[in-house]
Amino acid sequence: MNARGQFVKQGRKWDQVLEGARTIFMRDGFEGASVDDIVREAGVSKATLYSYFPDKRLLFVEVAKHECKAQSDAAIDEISAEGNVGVVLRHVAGRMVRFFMSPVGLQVYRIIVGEAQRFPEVGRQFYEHGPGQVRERLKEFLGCATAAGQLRIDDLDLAADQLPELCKAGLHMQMVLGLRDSFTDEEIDRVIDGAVDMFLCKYGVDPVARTEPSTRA
Amino acid sequence: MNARGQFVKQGRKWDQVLEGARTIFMRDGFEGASVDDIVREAGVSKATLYSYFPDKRLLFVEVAKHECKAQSDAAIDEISAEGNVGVVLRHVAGRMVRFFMSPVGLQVYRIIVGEAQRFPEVGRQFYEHGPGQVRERLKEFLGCATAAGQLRIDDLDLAADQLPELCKAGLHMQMVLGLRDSFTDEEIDRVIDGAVDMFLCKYGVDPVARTEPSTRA
DNA sequence: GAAAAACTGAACTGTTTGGTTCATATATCC
DNA sequence: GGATATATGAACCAAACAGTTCAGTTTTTC
Repeated sequence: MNARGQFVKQGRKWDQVLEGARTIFMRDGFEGASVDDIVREAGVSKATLYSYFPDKRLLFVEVAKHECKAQSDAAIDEISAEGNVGVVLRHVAGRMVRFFMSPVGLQVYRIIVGEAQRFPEVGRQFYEHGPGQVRERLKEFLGCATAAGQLRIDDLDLAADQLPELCKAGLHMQMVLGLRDSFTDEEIDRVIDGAVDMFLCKYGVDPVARTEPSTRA
Repeated sequence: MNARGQFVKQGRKWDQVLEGARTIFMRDGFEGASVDDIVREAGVSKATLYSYFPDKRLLFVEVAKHECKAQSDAAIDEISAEGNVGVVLRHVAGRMVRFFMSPVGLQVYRIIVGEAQRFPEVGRQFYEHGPGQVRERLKEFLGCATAAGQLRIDDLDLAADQLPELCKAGLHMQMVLGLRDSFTDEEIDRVIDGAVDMFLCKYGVDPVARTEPSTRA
């Protein structure tokens, strides 16, 4: 019997390695993280690590994939909630903003962007397991809402790209560049409200009151 | 007399060094670029390079600053053009999209994002000489247009953050991650039109026709 | 045309790093 | 309890790289 169930055919220290790698990569970036640091953190020998992962890059891909999947699953659940379109959109926007600004979200983004050129499959895997998933689900949701007459969207692909982008407005870049390391709730809500407001202004069926600050969650 | 005028007090090879560094950094990234490659490309001795720049990082900062300034100056000029607000906005949006997607724009972004954490001043300098400049000018423009009754914007800061973000919609991330290396003019125009359209829908004074694809340049 | 400033080239240092190897040890399974 | 898979750790390797140094050469300056 095993604590976390089922068959653990891979070596016993697999999880340790992954967890250690996650910690060090998140702290030091890809180039900055040395394999020796990782094995020390993981409490594992170098030989063990290399018996699992033929090289450092593969190890990182595994960590990133794992991290993305966890986050995008959470976001996707959010989209599945029923209720007023505006309310769902606001929840989704809130989740996106919060993820874009979380330490893990920022750090994964930083590393991936930095390494995507040298290792194209890293970028692809990240996209497919993360933003791409959320995008598909969002597009589907927007399609349903349009079909139900709650939204009026002609280009679903474009709309599904615009919302996440609006959720970054200012905040994301400033954090990625290290200009700010946190924002007040007011600043964050302002961006979320602004994003949903603008989105509904363009795609909503009713003429949204333009001065009203939109409903809060 | 000197070909490119005035006093060239700094060593004669300053420009060569900067140009060589630009080439190699753009090709290989920051960590990927070796100082030996740079001096070879620049046709300069290592001793010369180190007599100008005490270390690699400083050299890169100089290159990035230079590159940003050139681009943001161009964008700022664009904003100063007179005429219909919608037309100016479309020009600005077009310039932004084109820059976000240019090889230099992408590569500078990649490197800065990757290194901003380890070297905070790199991020700051990049922002202040690039996006920050454009943002200020854009905000000013939006303020004027609002004062002139051509737009109706209550939060200029937010609006000035939203437009550039809308201009990225989908395209930027896919290129940064290396998922696509080019887009058709149709795809690009779609994003530009979508951005300006949405922006005006929210902030325009007249109820913009929602089905019309907006005017082309 | 001589003094001063700028540049060269090549060798060298010191360190870091990813990755390998292997004899030994520990856990797991039947 | 013996066989098999898994893990250890410590030494080791080869390569790369930022940065230094300096005796000698070229360019500029006046």
